Amino acid sequence: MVDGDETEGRTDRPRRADARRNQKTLLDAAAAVFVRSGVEAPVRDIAAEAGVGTATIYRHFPTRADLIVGVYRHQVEACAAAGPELLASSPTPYTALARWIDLFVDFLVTKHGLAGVLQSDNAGFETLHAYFLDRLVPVCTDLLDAAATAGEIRSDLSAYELMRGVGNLCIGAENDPRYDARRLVAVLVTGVRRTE
Amino acid sequence: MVDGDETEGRTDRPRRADARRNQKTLLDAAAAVFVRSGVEAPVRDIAAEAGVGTATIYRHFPTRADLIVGVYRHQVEACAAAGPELLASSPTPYTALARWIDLFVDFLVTKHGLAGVLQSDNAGFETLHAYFLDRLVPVCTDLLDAAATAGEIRSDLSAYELMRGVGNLCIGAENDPRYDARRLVAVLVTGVRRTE
DNA sequence: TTGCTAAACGGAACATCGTCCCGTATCGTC
DNA sequence: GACGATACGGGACGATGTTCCGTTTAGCAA
Repeated sequence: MVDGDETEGRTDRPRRADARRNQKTLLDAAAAVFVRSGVEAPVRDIAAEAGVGTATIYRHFPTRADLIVGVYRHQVEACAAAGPELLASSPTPYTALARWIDLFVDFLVTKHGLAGVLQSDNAGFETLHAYFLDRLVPVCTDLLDAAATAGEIRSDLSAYELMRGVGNLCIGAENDPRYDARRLVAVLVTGVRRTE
Repeated sequence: MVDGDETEGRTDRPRRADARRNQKTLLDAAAAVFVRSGVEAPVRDIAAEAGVGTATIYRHFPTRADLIVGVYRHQVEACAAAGPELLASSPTPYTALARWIDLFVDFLVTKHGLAGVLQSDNAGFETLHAYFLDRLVPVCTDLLDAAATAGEIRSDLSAYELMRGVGNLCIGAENDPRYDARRLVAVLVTGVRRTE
C-alpha cells in the first residue's frame, strides 16, 4: 500500500514539495486552532494560523471532515489498535469492552466539539462519520461478540448503536461541570451487561 | 397567573390586535416549517411561511430559542405534568421513571433536530436549554428520588445528568434506521437500576 | 543556467444566513 | 378624522463557507 493512499476518497500525496509542506503546516495549524476554538472554527482562522489562503485549505482538504480526519487519524488508529490488545490483556471480554469504551470517551471529550460534529446532520460530515465508523465499529463488534459469547452482556445491541450512543453521550461534555459524560457512559455500559 | 406571562424573560402579549394575530401566525408557521425542515430552518423560511418580514419574527421572538419554546411549550408542559401522574399510577417508582423517560424520548425524537439544538453550545440557545431544564429537571428529580428511596436505583446520578444523557441519546435519531434512540435510552435506564 | 508548463497559491468574489436598522403603514384612541 | 405609538417590511451589514481566476513557483528539460 502506497503511503499517500489513506481511506477511500482521501487526499493523496501532492506532487510538489511545497504542497506537501503546506499539507503538514495545515494539519498542525488546524490541530492548534481545534484546541483553541473547537473543530468548528472558521476556515479563515485555520488559514490564518497556517499563513495560507483559504483556497489552499480546500485544495488539500475538500471538506472540513477531511481536515478533521487528517488531524485525528493517528489517535483513531491507536484506539482501533487498542481493541484487540485489551481483549487479550483483560480478565474478561466485558472488562475489555468497558476499558476500550473508556479510551474512546477520553478521546472524544478532550476534543472540543468533535463528538457534536461527528453526529451533526450537516452535509459534508458524512466522511468523518464514515471514517470513525469504518475504523472503530469492527473493533467494537469484536469486543461485543466476545462479551456476548462469554454470556456477559445482552446481545440485542449492535456495535454501531453502542458507538453512536457513546458518542452522543459525549456531546457537550467539555464545558459543563454538572455533566460528566464518563459517568453516563459508565451507566450505559452497565446497562448492556446481562441482568440476571 | 396572567396568560401572557410565561417563563421569566418571555415575550408578553402584544398590545395591538394585529401583533397578537401575527404571533399566533408565526407560531403556526414555525411549527409547520420545523416539521418540514427541522428546528434549525432559516429564519427567512419561517417568515416566508408566515407571510411576514424577518424583523417581525425577531420582534416577537428575540431568539430562535424563544420561538422553539413557544411552539413546543404545550408539549413540554404536558410532559412535566405526566411525571406526578405516572408516579401515582405506576406499580413502582422505577417503572414511573422509565415510562416518563419514554414519554420524553417520544417527544424529542419526533421533533426534527430538537435534541441536537437543545445541546448546541451555540449562543442563543441557553434560553431553550434553560426552559427545558427548569421545567423538567424538577419532575425528573422527584421520580429519581422516589425510586432511590424505594431502593430501586443507584443514587449517585443527578436528574440533570440523566436528562442530559437521555437528550443526547436522542440526537440524530430521526434519520438513521440503524440507530434506535429508544433502545439506547432503555439500556441507559437499565443501567441506573441498582445492580445487586 | 535558463526557460517553460503544470501545479499550487492567495485573496477577492459570491452565496447563505443571522441580525439590525429605518422609513412606512396601521391600529386604537381622542 | 387626525394623531401618536405600535408594528411592519425589506434592505443593509457582518460572519462564514465555498469557488473562481489571475499570479507565482517548483520541477524538469534543453
